[in-house]
Amino acid sequence: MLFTDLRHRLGRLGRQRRPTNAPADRLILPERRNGAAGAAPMISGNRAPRPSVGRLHTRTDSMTNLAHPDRLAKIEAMRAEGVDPYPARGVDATPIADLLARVGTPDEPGPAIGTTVTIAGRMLGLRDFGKLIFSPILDRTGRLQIGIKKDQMADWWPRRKWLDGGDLVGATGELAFTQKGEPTIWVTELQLLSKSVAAPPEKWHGLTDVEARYRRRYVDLWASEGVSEVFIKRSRAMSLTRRFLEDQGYLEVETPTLHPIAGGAAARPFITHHNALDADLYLRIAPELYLKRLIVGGMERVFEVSRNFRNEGLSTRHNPEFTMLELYEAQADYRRMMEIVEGLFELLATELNGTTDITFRGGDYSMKAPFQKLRYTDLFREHAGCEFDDETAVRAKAKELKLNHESDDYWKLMSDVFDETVEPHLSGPIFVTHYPVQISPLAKADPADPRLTERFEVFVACMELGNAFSELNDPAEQERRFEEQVASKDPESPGEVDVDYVQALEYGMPPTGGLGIGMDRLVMLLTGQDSIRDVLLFPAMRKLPTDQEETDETVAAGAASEGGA
RNA sequence: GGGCGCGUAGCUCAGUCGGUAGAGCAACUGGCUUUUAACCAGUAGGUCCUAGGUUCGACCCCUAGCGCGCUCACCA
Repeated sequence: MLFTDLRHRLGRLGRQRRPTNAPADRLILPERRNGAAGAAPMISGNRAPRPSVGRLHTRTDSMTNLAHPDRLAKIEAMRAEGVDPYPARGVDATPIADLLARVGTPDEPGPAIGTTVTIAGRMLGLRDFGKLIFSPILDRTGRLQIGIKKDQMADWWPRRKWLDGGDLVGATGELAFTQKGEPTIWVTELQLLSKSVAAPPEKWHGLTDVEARYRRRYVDLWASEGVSEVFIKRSRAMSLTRRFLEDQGYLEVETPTLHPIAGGAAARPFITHHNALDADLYLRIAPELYLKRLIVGGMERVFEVSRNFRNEGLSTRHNPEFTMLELYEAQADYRRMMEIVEGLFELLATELNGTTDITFRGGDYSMKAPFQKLRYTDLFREHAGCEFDDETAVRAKAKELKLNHESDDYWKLMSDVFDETVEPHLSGPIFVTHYPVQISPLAKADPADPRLTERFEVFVACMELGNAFSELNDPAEQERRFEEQVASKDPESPGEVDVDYVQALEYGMPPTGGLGIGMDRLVMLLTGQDSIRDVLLFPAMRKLPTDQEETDETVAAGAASEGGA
């Protein structure tokens, strides 16, 4: 019975091939690998089953098979001499960038040269000259070399073999230039802050295996060039965005992530269950309907940086969870939202890159306002070759484009034709305005043409970055459109009318402009990253099966095939 | 989900006609006091993704599966 329920649930969740999310009351075997890899080599010829090695592609790495035996042995040696490889306290260190800003050049030394300083960070490698060791140290701000000389560190010298590339250290000494002009701290005191027992990636190539980079971002961040810079820029973009809006009187708010009705966008939701309420809940696909309730509540200018969840495919532009900025402003309309987009894009490009010119996927784009504006209907006519509401012609075009006709919903088909014919031309930045009302259920109709809405989407590099409109605030009209959606039986439509939202509108929502921006994609543009995964610290990845799960699945697969279907 | 590609030492990669594996870096040992992918000499390290099959013999050929990337579909 339970199994049937589970299958039912999974079916609704979409294309899941196996119940990886099944309640896992299976055993976890923590001691399984202990002592395996670090132990003496296997007796040759021994046919006993061997524990699996730490192979990223098929196994979850446990500590003991990632840890290097030599490094573990060093830890034992240290402890035997009373040295703690994982001391409780760090050191009071100066950010490396601060020092580098004050070193000057060998010909004109800066004020930091000749002073005694302390840095802390990761030793990226060791260059051992016998009686002299160089090692670059990396902290969050930059990289600076330390030099350790035998005659200067005589007492410590016998312990130098305890150090390995990847170790975290604190180093104190005088800052000076070497003969080759490299700023260097000549160490007088070196403290191990944490022993790295896992061997770091190859020093020249770094981590290039894309899967490994995503799964072990904590390595990628210091082992791969430019990675941490991307995420620093991302953080600054979020911070600048908040300040940009707050300076205009906006209030940042937080609305629910667990929704009783998945509304505010057309997307397949994730479903979860609240035990005490005994109710299914949806992970939010958009914060829109809650934010507009706050406009009804009189907050007038609100924004939320919201994590949204959509149970759909993954690609270089799609991750199951993504970050969207949504904002709503009373007394504003879609034109005001254009100003915000232009102002924000220009600000971020300038602040992060020092220029409004950006290069992305081999193309050059200017974030200088104002952006181009073209009407949806005109673009449709130009690229699809017919009027958007000429059903016969549009259906013929769809057939010509070999678009699937699974849905008999004309407006969905028309939208597909637009995507197919127009989007490839939207190098942008460009505002596409006045979308048809049938594909804009939350937007206010254009007073000049009720077939259209006061809505735009903003595109750069043929990629949709934002969506905005003058918000529909007529409760009767909103209810009618909701009912249309529900009646459509589209799997991406909400299953029921959000009555509470309609009631909110019944109290009266002022004329309001609303805007949503896909922040991950915006950061892609601003940092020149081709894939959304490169701007997400931890992009969605398939769970690596443990040995136990693999066994379970084999058994389950066998049972399933025996049971027939 | 479809198509294409990939999976070999900790990392980056070679691998001849099918004859049970190599290099560089990392590690270890020795040498070296201004290097910066340090260098020189030596040592050790492999379920060649998994499971079947063909074969006297499979990293190599076949089948199925797993994982990842790209791409298409869906979407933002």
